Amino acid sequence: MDSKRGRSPFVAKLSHFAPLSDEDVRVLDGLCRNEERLQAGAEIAAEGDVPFSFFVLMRGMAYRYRLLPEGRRQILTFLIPGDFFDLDFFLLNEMDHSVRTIVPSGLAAIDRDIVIDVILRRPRIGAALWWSAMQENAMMRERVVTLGRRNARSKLAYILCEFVWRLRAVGMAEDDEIRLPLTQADLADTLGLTAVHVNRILQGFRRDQLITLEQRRLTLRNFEMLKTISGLTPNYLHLDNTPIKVLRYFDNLEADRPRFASARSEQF
Amino acid sequence: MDSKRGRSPFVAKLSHFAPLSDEDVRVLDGLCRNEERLQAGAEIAAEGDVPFSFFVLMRGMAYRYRLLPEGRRQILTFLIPGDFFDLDFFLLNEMDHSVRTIVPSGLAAIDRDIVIDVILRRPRIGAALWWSAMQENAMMRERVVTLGRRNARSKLAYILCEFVWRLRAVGMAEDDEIRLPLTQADLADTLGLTAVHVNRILQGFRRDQLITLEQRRLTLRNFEMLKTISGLTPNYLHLDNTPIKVLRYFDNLEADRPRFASARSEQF
DNA sequence: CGAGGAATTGAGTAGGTTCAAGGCCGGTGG
DNA sequence: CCACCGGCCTTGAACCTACTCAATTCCTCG
Repeated sequence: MDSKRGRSPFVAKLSHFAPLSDEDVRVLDGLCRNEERLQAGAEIAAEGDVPFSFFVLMRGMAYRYRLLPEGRRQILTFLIPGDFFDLDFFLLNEMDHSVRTIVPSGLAAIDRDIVIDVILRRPRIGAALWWSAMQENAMMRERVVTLGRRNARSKLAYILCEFVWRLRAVGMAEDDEIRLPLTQADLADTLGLTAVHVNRILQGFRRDQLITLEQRRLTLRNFEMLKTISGLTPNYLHLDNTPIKVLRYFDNLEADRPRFASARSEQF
Repeated sequence: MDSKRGRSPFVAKLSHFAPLSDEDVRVLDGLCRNEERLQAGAEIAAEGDVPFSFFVLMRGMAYRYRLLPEGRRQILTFLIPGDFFDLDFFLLNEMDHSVRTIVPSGLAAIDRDIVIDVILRRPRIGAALWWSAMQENAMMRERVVTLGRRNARSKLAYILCEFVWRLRAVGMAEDDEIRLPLTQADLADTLGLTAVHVNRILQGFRRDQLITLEQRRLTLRNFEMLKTISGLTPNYLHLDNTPIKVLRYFDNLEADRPRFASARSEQF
């Protein structure tokens, strides 16, 4: 298993948002049991598709992107192990972007009805999912700020730091070193730059002893300096400090809500 | 009242997402009864604040933004009548951005507990709020694409079209004409440009008979051409076609869930 | 009528792009 | 085991979009 303490990355991620009971963990692990393997570059969903399932990425890496006329591409977000997509989809008529794997990946598809059932019956899990979606919103806000008002150096410092933070959160970083299976063109399409310019900036980072990046392995040699260059608000990922009030809220939910005892509940 | 058919803009907006019963409408109107007036440029919330309430913008206009070192600013989104902010906030520890009015505005503050109560008791309203949050996510994705991969002309065409679409949806557009109380600097800080360059692009639009913009009134004289220039996917706002499955889902919720009969419910 | 913010215009500059060519590296097939 | 191939990285040079700085005019509002 890829993640720390032997837990699945999905559990690892959701645990950051709400304290899960052993039973919650059991349910989550049960949901992700049937893991589908995909090769690198496989299309998971395409713009225009009708979303049909809820997915959890268990292994590997994927990205959400939009293709523009003239062949331009904008990458929206990267999915790392433990990430799911997308709570949104299952209410939308039609995907407004596509999703594709970067490396060989494992994907757990969960039926929409089951997701709803779990959310209703296990408020802590629902809370964690909700919170996770909010964290994603916060990341999108940061992305907008970066694209709008930071230069190429800041953009790259930002994305590299973000990757390390995120992979740490699911136990997939060794200190300041991660596996980063992206091409410079991928980074460019994420940050609104060209591959050529990404290359030059990375050269600069290497010259300044800020990073090493070779064989798809990234090491931040000077995390502090990179953070400074990026201009990031340090806590933007909201990964820490679950507010007490949230827990109280969801405990209330558990208290108010009757236990369901339908036949369906037996599968958990 | 600002909006079509005499309904509050909040009701007008949520009606796009889920068919609301008369009782739902009554509840929503009740929530927004105490409307606080704010002058132009008033700070509603500041970065670092602990979010304390749920707000609905009833009149006027506001924007969410981040300030960067060296005095740069990135505007994240604009709030128009009917918009609320933020379902997210009430779970987060700390605001990661600020909110400020642009013109004199009316704001209805709703206690967090009441919001939760309403969501639990009136699933259609909960659904509409949820959906609305998803639409906002979709808008953020479009923003990222625009900032990352479109040039200044496309960016401006995009933001002008978006404003017209959004204001139409709450009945505040006359054909292709709207009130747009933004300075060129505001537009620049939204699109990752400078005010000077925004000015020049707008000059070009005027020369090409695409728009008129004076006295804070915008008219799109050639909507089709602007859409083409913007390169937007036409349906990205997801304002139409509530999928059947969504309604079914929330009807199930109503059926499963017991009616609450607490004292609190009397206030609706 | 005066003041301050906003819009406009010009000139020079810079950050990032475009185009093009060459080198590296890992994988594949003979 | 080697040669070839394709994708990716790297580098150079010219170019261009958008920025910066600065001055002027226009509006709006008190």
